[in-house]
Amino acid sequence: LEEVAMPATIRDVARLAGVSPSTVSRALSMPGVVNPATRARVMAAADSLGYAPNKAARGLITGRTGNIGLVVPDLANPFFPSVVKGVQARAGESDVAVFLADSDENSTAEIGLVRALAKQVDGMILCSPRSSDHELIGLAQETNVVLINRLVEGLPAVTFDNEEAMRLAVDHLVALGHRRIAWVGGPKTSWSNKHRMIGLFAAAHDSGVELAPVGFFQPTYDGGIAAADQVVAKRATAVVAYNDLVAIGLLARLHARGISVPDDLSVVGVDDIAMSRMAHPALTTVRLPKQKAGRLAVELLLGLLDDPDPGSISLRGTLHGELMVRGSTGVAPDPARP
Amino acid sequence: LEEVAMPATIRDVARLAGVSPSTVSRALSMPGVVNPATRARVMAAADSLGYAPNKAARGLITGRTGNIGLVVPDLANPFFPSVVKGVQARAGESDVAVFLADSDENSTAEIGLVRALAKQVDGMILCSPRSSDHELIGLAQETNVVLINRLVEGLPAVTFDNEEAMRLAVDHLVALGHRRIAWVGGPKTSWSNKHRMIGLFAAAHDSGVELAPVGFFQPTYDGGIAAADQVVAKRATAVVAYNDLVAIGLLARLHARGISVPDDLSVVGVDDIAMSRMAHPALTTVRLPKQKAGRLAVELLLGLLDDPDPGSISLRGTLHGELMVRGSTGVAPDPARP
DNA sequence: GTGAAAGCGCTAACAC
DNA sequence: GTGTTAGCGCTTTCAC
Repeated sequence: LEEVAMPATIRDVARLAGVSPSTVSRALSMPGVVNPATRARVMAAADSLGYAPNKAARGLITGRTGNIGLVVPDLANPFFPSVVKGVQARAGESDVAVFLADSDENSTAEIGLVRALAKQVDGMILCSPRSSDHELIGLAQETNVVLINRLVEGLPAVTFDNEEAMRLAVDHLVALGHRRIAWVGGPKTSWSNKHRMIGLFAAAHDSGVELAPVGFFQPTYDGGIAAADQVVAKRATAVVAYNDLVAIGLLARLHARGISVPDDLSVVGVDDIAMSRMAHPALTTVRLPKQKAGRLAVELLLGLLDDPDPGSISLRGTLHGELMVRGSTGVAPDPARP
Repeated sequence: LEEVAMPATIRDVARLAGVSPSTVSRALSMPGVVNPATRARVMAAADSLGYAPNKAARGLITGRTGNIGLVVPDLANPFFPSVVKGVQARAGESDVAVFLADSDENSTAEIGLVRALAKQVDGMILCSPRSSDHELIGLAQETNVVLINRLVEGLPAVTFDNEEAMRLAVDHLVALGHRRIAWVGGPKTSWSNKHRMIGLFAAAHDSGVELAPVGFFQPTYDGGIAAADQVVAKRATAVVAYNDLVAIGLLARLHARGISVPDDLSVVGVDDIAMSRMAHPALTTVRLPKQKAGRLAVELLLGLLDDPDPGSISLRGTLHGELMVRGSTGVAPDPARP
């Protein structure tokens, strides 16, 4: 193993360019305020030495680290890597580095991670946080916070329009002739679940179709497996699942029971994770713009930093879903038309 | 939005405890060298103020940031989030924070990310790097580097025993009576692909079975779709795919063509991503301990930091796969036994 | 065992 | 426009 070389400092550059350290600093971060000729000399010296400023040292004095933190509940859930990619991509464009932490679905861990990272970042993005409103408000007093997939009074947030997403799903099924639709709910305490239910009931009511909820389940493949038999017992012709993972679990158990999708039962999910396209039959779902949510969260955060004025611009972003019709949604026999 | 409160510094703690800043520093990082009574007073003051040391400032003087960097080619590939989780978990245990970056499968981006992060971390973990050996050696001169899924002369690395993994797959198929096995390769330049092929040929040779390779494909679902027809044309009774994503693509296309898995053709993958269990039929695969690889990489890196002596302990870790027999591998008719 | 002083790499006043 | 000075929060000699 080679010994790691000592990186060049601003003074090395200054010496080589024959100027003072402050001039180097200015040449780099406030071009235009420095003489073009000197600036050129500085730049040349800088990259001949392979100089890159030490962000930590800079942060010590400016109070800005150029880093942001990102906490997700579980990277193994395919929803989150997409969000992370969006955050990364947008952050990279502004030369911001991202600390990532996985809370393992644990509220205590989540809070601990935020506290641990807070000192090293300019702000944090919390995706689908598991902590209470109260705790989140507490965290927001220690550092800048932007939420994804959660709305808390007074905190900036990026959310999906869950009500609308459910309306897309219901309208689609209604157009196909379905008149009785089952619903497999997610975790009881989930913010998204609450809003999806609200949207679902509203849409069903407006269309005059029956809704048959089968309770609350883990938002996982196994949750879907567990829900399937109850769904069947509801004698609906279609089912909407809390998310794609649940929907795919449903598919598996329905297949095992010899129930044909979509002939006997139509299944619709939410999220559009990569797996949904690969499922058999391919899953009809409401695509949520996950990467976009990540990007937007970074933009809100960066905006906050540049202008920490409370009553300034928009601190909320709402993103819209898109129905992806695929193999799994067939036309069920319409009882109304013999 | 609440104004972000100024965090407590070491001087605030010192003042409150009635000691000097240096004593606080010692009490925190070199307990035992300070009087137990004063130490107690310091600790009390510290957590009454909610004090946490500023890692950036500490790093400036100690040269250790307490952070590590992690670069993966594509978080959307389900293999990598598992590795990331392992890294996170192990790093957290040592109070180390993780910078994550996604290179988007781009070698240039990969190198840029390492350079950008290098100053803020004590070392970097590069998972399945896309850069050349030469470039990686160059990076290792700028910062401490540990590789995952890649072996380069002189660099510490965690790898999977690919040869052994392929032997597990082949032996399994041979035991089931298969005598002609197709192989769907991954990217031509991939280090893993090279070693999987070596292992495959060796295992096939030792078992006296025929091997029918069908070329190089993208390590994705669509790669598997693309490979399927060539596999069928090979008239093998079983196929081993470069990884699970490819195998699942195969499954989809085979199904579309009316070829039954496992009755007409047995399929085996590598990795054991979550999706494999959910595939239909469930995919037989060689599980690679992905999280463990992440954990081990952190350990190697931390070890390196504590003892940068070149010729010290082991700088290599090799992890072993495990065969997961599931639905997709059936017994093909054995032509040798009528 | 503890305090005073110096300095990590950088930027922000303040002179010139 | 540019150099000088001071200091961000912390650790580490070096005295005592």
